[in-house]
Amino acid sequence: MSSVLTKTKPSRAIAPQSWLDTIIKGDCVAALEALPDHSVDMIFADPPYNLQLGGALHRPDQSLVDAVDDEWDQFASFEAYDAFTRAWLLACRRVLKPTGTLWVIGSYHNIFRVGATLQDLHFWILNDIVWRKTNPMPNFKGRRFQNAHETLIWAAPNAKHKGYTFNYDALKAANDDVQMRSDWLFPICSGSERLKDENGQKAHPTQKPEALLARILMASTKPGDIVLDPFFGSGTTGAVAKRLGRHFVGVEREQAYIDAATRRIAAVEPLGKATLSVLTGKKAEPRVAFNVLVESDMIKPGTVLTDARRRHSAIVRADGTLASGGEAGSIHRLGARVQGLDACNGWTFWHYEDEGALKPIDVLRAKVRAGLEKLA
Amino acid sequence: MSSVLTKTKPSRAIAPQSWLDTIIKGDCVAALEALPDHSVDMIFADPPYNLQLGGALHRPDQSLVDAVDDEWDQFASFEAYDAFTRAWLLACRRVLKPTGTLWVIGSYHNIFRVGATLQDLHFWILNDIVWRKTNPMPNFKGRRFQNAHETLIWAAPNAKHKGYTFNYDALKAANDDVQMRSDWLFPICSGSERLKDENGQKAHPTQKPEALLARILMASTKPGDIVLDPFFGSGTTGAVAKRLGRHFVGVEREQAYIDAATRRIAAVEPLGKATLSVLTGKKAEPRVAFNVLVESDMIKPGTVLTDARRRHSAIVRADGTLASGGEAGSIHRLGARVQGLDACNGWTFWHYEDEGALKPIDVLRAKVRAGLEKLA
DNA sequence: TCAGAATCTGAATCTCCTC
DNA sequence: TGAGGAGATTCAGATTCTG
Repeated sequence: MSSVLTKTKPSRAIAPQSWLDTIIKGDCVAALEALPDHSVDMIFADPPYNLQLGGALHRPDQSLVDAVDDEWDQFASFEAYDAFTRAWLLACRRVLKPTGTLWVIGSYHNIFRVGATLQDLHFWILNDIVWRKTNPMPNFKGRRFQNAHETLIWAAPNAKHKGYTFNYDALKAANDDVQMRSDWLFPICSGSERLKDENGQKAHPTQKPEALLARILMASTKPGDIVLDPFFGSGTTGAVAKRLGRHFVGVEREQAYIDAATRRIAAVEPLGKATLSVLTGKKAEPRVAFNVLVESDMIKPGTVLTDARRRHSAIVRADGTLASGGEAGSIHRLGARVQGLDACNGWTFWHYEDEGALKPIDVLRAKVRAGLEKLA
Repeated sequence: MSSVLTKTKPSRAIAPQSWLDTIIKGDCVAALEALPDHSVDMIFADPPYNLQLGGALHRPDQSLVDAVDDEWDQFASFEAYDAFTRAWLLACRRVLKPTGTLWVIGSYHNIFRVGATLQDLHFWILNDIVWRKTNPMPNFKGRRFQNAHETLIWAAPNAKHKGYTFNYDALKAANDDVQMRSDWLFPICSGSERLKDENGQKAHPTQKPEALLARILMASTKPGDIVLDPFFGSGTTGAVAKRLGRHFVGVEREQAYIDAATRRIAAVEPLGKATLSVLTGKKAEPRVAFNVLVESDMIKPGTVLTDARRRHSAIVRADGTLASGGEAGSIHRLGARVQGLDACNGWTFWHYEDEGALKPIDVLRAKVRAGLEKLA
C-alpha cells in the first residue's frame, strides 16, 4: 500500500491519484475500498444523527417545521446504529495515515454512541469541541432548553502516534494571541451560502457552514493535505478544502447531492495564503442576563431594588426574576409594569444600594462583561 | 441538619424520612438500597471518571508502554467503567420518581460512555448542556485545543413520562426574556468558595461551582423537592439545595469528604420563602372556559368577533360556541377552521371591539382570572 | 427606490388533561 | 390505554412584501 503524497509539497504535481479531488459514488464502507491504506491526512465525518422524531412539529404560528426525516437517517435500533458506526470508523481508520486525525460531528442523539465506539476501537480522543450556534432553532414547546450547539470529537487513530498536525501557533495568533478554546461560535449555514436546488428549496437538509470547516482544516491540516469526507452531502468539506489549498475525497450515495456538490466545488476560487487567517477569527459580544448576577452572588436573592428616585421597589428572587406587589417577571417586564408602560430597560431602570448610593444594576453587568471580554 | 421547608403537597412534611437532608456513608449502589422506590425528585451525579481509566488516560509517556498490554488494559477498563455506570444508573432510576429527572456531568474521558449507557438503559435524553468555563486551565503543551468546557446530560427515566419539572418561564424571565440555551457560562470553583482542608489544601479535587448547581436546581426542581447526589464529594449539591429550599440526600464513601460537606452545609443560611417562589406562565393558570364569559355577560350572545385584521368573523352563540358561514364550534376549532389550519388558540385569535379598538378576548379571560384570585 | 413591516426558516428525539 | 380537545408555544437572520 502506498502513500505517495507528501504533506508539505504540492503533491498534485507529483503523482495525482485517480480519486483525488473527486466524489466517489456509493456506500461509505464499500466505496472506501477504492482507497489504499494510510492515504489521507485527515477525515471529517458528518454521519446520520439517527434523530428519533415524534409527530409533526409546528411553530407557535402553526407553520410546520421541515424536519430531517430522510430515509438515510433512519435506523432500526441503537445496535444497528452502533454496527453502522463501527463499520465506517474501521474503514476510515484503514485509509487514514497514522499521523492523521479524524473529526466527527453530531448531536446528543448520536454523539455519545459515536464517542464510546471510538474509544472501544482504541481511537484516542484529543478534544471534544462545541459548536455554539449564534442562531439555533428555538424550542417551540417550552419543555427543554434551546438546543443551541452541536458536538465535534477530534481523535487520533490510536494513542501512540503524537505526530498529528495541529497548527497551535497559527490558531493562537488568529485568536488574539490566546490559545483556541474548545467552544466555537458560528452561525448556522443560511442565506446565500445555503445550496438551493432547481426549485429554490434547500439542496441538502443538514449543510454545514463553511466557517466551521475552515477552522477545522486550518487547525488540523497543512496546505496540500488530503481530506476525506465519507458523508460528503452538499460538499462543504470539498469546497473549503479547495479554497484553502487542500485536496479532498468525498464519498456520497445520492446522485443529487453529488451533482450539487460538483457544481458547487467547480465554482470555488482557491484563496491566496495571506487571506486564510481571517477565517479563524472570533466574533460576537457576550450577552449577560440578569440571572448571571444572581447565580454569581453579585446580587443576593432578597435584595431590594428601586428606581433612581425610590418611587418603585422590587425584591430579587432566587430564580432571577423580580417581584413587587404580587406581580413577578423579568427585570424588564416588571420595570414596565410598575411604571404602567409597555416596555422598559430593566438594566438602567433598577438600582441597588452600594455604600449609601443608588447605582443602576447595569454597573454590575459591566463588571461581568469586563471579566468576560477575554472570551469570544 | 434538617431544613423544615414544606412543599406544596403536605404528605412529605407530615412524614419526613430519616435519610432526608443527610449524607449516607457507603458505596453508591449499596447505600441507595436504604431509599425506597420513587422517593426523590431529581438526581445530580458527578461520577468519577479517572477511577478505572486514570492510568491509561493521564499517563504522560504513553509511548513507553507495551502496546498490546496497553490496549488490553484499556479495553478491560472501559468494560469495567461501563459496568460501574450501569449499576449506579439502575440504582438511581429505582429511587427516582417517574416524573423526576437525572443530571450527569462529565468530560470527554467518560461522558460518551455515560451517555451511551443512559440510552442503552432507555433513559430519555432531554438535553446535553455545555458548561463553558470562563477560566479553564490552559493546555500547557500546545498540542490540543484548550479544554474549556464540561458536558452535562439531562435525562428523564424513560421516554413516556413528560411530566418532569422544567421551570421554563422562570428561566426565560431570568434570561432577559429569551429562552435559556444549552450552553452555559460559569467560572470554575475557586477563591473563597473553594473548600480547604486543615492544611489549606483543596478539600476535594473536582468541587463544582455553586452557581452551576443553582441553575440546575432552579431549572428542574421546585421548592421542597428532594435532590439526590450519589457522589456527594464536597457537598455542593447539598449546600445549594439547602440555600434554595430543597431537600437533599447524599451518598459518599470517604469520611473526610462527609465531614467537610457536613460542616459546609451546616453554615448555609436558607433563603426566605418569599424569594423562592418560581415564576410560572400561562400553563399554570386556572382554566377558564369561554362560556364563562358568555354566562357572566362579559360577551353577549350575538356579538361579532373578528381576527386582528378583520379578515375573518364569527358570531357568539348563547351556548358559548362560535358560528361562521354555516360552521360552528369552539373558539379554537372555529379559529382553526376559518384559517384552514389544524390548530388555533382562540383566546388570542378572536378579538372584540371595545371603544373602537380591537382587543383579544384573552383580555376578558384575564379579568375573570383576576376575579377568581380574590376568592382564593 | 427605499424603509419598514411581514414572512419564512433552521439536524427537533418539543403538551396535557379528560373521557 | 387511546383518542380527542383545549390551548400554549419561538430566536436570529435572511427574504419578500408594501406603502
